[in-house]
Amino acid sequence: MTTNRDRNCREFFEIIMTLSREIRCCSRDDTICQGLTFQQFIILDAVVREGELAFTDLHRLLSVEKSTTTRMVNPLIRRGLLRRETAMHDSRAATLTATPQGREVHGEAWDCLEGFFDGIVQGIPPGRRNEVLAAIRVFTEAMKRAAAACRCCDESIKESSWSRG
Amino acid sequence: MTTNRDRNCREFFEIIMTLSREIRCCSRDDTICQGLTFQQFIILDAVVREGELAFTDLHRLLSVEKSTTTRMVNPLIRRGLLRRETAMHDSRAATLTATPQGREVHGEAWDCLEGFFDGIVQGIPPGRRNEVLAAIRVFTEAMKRAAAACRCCDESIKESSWSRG
DNA sequence: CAAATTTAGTTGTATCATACAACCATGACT
DNA sequence: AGTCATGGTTGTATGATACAACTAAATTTG
Repeated sequence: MTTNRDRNCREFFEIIMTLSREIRCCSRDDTICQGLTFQQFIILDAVVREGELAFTDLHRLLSVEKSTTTRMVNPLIRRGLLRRETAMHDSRAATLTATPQGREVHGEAWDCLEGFFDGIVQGIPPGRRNEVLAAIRVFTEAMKRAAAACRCCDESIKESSWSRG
Repeated sequence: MTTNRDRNCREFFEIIMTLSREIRCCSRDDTICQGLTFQQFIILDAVVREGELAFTDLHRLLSVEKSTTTRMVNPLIRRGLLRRETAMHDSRAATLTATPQGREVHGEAWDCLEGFFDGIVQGIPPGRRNEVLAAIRVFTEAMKRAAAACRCCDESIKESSWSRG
């Protein structure tokens, strides 16, 4: 007998499975547009939008370790798209601003990304687009909140069913 | 002036950004339940459900290279959860079946995963759960179809805007 | 049917993402 | 001033994954 809960779980399982598969292309070193990886675009976009962005904010935005942030930002600086400056109130901290070239590349990458997103939008029946968009927003929020619970039963495993048998 | 299209794009961009961030925990080597990684659970689950699964089917299911499949399956065989046999009609090909222990671990991992999925479900207002589920199904399908287009403008980049100026 | 080609899977090796630890400055607290 | 905390960098280890080279078996073709 499959309960309602079972069915729901399987649905979510399959959704997450699909998403994690399809989204892989966005977390990889493949360049998406303008020679930028998806992650690099995220950084460039955040800086361009904010005007000036504290380095620390990137840790949170990307949820990665600070050393990883350093290494993700470096290529953008080397390519002359971002400039790093010392924060005025704390000489340890760094802030990032976009160079004119950075803003230009950002704009072009954005145009090109629209093609990609359009590809997704086209796959959604026109009448349902707003509904779908709204629903996904709810879902990603739920996902975000639940992500902390991702380890789920790691801890209990050692003393319980793991070693028995 | 931001057009409707712009706004839609930004929404999708942020959704994908969030998803790729939050879903990272499912593509990593962290064990989720019963000492299984998410990917390992996907494999075990597929085999348990199918009864017997051709090795080749895994390439498609996981969309990874065959060498990667080999390496993903190995730990499960070593742990005695899966058994590999030679396919009867083609002695090159392999098929996988679950051992009794594999089925047991699968069941326990599933129970435990339900906790994880419940965490997500809890974050969705009760009245909207079906709607959200349906919408995401539409979205993941669209995503799946668009994923082929993921490279978006890689090719054109070399001759066009990339090198100009 | 023998030779050439294709296919299934494994193993070697390279690359990239990422974490963690050790470290260096600087700032903050007492 | 002395201790501790914080922001960032660099070194290094691990894991995911691809690609290429290989083996063995199957399929096609002359």
